[in-house]
Amino acid sequence: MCAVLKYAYSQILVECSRLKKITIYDVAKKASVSPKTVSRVINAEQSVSTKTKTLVESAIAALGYSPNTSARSLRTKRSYILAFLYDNLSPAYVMDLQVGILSICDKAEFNMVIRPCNFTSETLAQDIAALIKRSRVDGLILSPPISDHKELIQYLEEKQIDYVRIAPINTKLKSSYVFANDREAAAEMTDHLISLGHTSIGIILGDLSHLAGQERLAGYKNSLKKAELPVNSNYIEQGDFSFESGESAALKLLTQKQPPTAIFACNDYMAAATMKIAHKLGLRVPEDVSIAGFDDAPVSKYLWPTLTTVWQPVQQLASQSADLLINKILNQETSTAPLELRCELVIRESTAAIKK
Amino acid sequence: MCAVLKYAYSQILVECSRLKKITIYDVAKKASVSPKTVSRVINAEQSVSTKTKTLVESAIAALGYSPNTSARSLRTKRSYILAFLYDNLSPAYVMDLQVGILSICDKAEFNMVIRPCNFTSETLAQDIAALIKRSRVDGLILSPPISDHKELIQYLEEKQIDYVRIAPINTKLKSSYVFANDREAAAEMTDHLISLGHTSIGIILGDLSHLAGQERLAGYKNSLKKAELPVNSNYIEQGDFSFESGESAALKLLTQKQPPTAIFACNDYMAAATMKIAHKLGLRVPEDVSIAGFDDAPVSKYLWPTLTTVWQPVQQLASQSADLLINKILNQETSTAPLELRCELVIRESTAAIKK
DNA sequence: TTGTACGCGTTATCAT
DNA sequence: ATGATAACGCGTACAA
Repeated sequence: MCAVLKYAYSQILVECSRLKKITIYDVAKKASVSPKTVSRVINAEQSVSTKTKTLVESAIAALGYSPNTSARSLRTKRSYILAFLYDNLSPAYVMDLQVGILSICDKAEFNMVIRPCNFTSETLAQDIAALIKRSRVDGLILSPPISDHKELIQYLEEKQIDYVRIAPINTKLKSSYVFANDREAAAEMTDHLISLGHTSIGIILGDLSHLAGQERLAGYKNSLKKAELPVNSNYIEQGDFSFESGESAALKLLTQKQPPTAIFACNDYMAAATMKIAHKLGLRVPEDVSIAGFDDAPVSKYLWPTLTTVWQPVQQLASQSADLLINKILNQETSTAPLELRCELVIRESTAAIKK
Repeated sequence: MCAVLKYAYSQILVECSRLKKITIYDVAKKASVSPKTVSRVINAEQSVSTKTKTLVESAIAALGYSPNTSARSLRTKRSYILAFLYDNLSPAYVMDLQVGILSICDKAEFNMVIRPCNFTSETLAQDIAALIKRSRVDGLILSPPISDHKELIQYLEEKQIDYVRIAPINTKLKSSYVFANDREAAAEMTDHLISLGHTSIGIILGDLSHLAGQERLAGYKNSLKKAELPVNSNYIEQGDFSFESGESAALKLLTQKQPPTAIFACNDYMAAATMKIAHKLGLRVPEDVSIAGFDDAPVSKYLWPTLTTVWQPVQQLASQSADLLINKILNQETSTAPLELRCELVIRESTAAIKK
C-alpha cells in the first residue's frame, strides 16, 4: 500500500472512531419516543411511565449510549467537576483522600480535578478563583489547613460557590464539614500509655493551625487530668508535623534530666523522628522509652520496632465530603449537620509497660 | 425579611453568579469585530492582523473572559481531559507523577483525571473503556505496570486513542514512551558499593514485570562483570517491591553462612525491610552491613541510619509524558523518539567502607 | 483579513 | 405522561 493511501486509510479509521456518536436521538428512534423523554429517563425525572422507562432503558443498553457531558454541561451550566484542594499533607494521606472522593464521583458521574496548593501563597485565593473559572468547577473540597483559609472561604461565600471542608477549625460558617474524633483518639492513646504504667508522658505537638494539632493536644491533656496526672510543660514540645521538627523536639524531650518514659508524637513522621533520636541516644524502644504516633502512615509499619499509632478514617472523611458536596450541588441542599467519624488505636511494638 | 423573600433573594444571587456569562459575543462587541475573529485570536490562528489581535486581546483582558470549555468541547469533539492510570505504586511516587502531569496540563489548559487501577483485574480494559467513553478523555498516560497491559493497549490501538507510556517493557509499539536510565543508575550504585571495598554484594530484586525490576538487575550484573566479580546466585533474592517481600529476602540473604557485606535492594521499601531485619539480627548498619535502596522515597530520610538510594526524575518523566501526549492530541503528531531521563545517586548514611 | 449562518447534543420551556 | 422547539457558546464552512 502506498504511503498516501496508508495515510488516508488511517484518517478514515480516526474518523470512524470519532464518528461513533450515539446520541439521544438514536435512542429515541430505537425506543420510538421523543428525545425529551429519553432525557427524562436519563435524569430520573418523575413524569415517565414505567413502561416507556424500561423501553428507553433497554434501548440505551442496546446501543451502549452514554450522554455527552459537554452538551449537557453547556445546557445545564454545570461542569460535573469537583475540585480537591490540598497542601503539604503526607502523600499516603492525600492518596487516601483522593480514593475516597473518587469512589463517590464514580457513582455520581462526576469528575474530580486535584489541586496541590500552597497555603502561604499570597495568591492562593486568586489562583483558585482562576481554576474555578477556567475549569468551571461545580464545587470544592478543602482539606486542612486550606479548610481555614479565610480569604479563599470569603471568596467562595461571596460567589456562592459550593464547598465542603474536612476538619476545619472555624465551625461557625454555614458550610458543612466532616471531621474525625482526634481528641478522643488522642485521649485513648494517652490512656493506653498510662495503662502501661507511664506517668511521665511527653508530647510532640503538631501544627496548631490544623484542627488535628489542637485536638490531639486537648485529648492528651484531658487524659492526664482524668488520671490526675500533672500536665508538665517540660514534657510538651512544639512541632509542625514534619520529621525535622520531630527530631529537634524529641532531642529536647529525651535529653532532660528526667526525661519522659513515653512520648506521644502527634503524627507518625514526628514519631519516626523520635525513634531515630532515641536510637542515636542509645535508648531502646520500647524498653527504655515508649513511642506512639498518629495517622497510621505507611512508615509506621516500616520502622523497627513497628509503631503504635492511630488509624484515621481518611477515605471515609473524603467520601462523606464528596457525598455532601454533590448533594449540595445537585439538590441545592442547604447546610447539613457536621459529620464526625471515628479513629481507632493500632497497638504495635513501640509501646510497652514501663521498666521497673 | 420573611423566609420566602429570603429564599427568592438567595436564588437571585445564585442566578447572578451563574449569569456571569461573558461570551465571545461580548468580547466581539467590545472590540468591534465579529465573534469569529475573537475565536481566531483565542485559537492563535494565523490570519489575523496584528492590530485587531491586540484589540481583541485587550478586550478579553478587560472583560476577564475565558472560553467555555463545554461549548468548545461540544464543537471540537475534544474534552481537553487526559487520564492518568496507575496501580500500586508508592504514594509519594504517584503524587510526583501527578504533579508533573499537572504542571503541563495547566499550561495547555487541559484537565487531568486520575484513575487508580488494579493490574490483575479481569475487567481492567473494560473499565478503562468505560472511563474513556464516559469522561470522553482525549488521551491516557500509563504508568508501570499498566504500561504493559496487553489487553488495554490492544484496545487503545484498535480505537486509535492517544496514549503515552512511562517505562514500558515492550518498546515495539509505535506509541511514544519515556523512561529513566535505571540500568545505569543501578550499575552506578553497585559501583559505589564496590568502591567501598565490598565484593559480596547481595541484591533484592523488584517485580520483574516492571521495566525497573529488569533494568536494575541488569545494571547490578553489568557492574559486577565490569569489576570482574562473580555473580553469585546465593546473593540474588526475588522480591516484589513490597516491604514484606523485602523482609523475607533480607532474612535469607543475611542468615547465610557467608552473608553479603552489602545489600542493594531494588527499592526503598525493601531496603527499609532489610534494615529492620539487620537490626533484628543485631547487625549494625553500615558497620556490619551496607544497605542501599532505589527511588529516594520519603522513608529513606526517616530511617536510621538514613538510606543511600537513587533519585529518579519522576516529575520530569510525568511532565514529558503529558507534553508528548498533548502534542499528539492537538497536532496529530505521530510517534516521537523515546525519551530517556537521568537518575542520580544519593549517598546517605547506610553505606560505608567494608570493615577490615 | 474578516464576517455570516449553522450545527454540535443536550435540557428548558411551553404546549398537548 | 409526552412532544416540539429553542437555546446554551463555540468553531466550521463558506462567503465576501
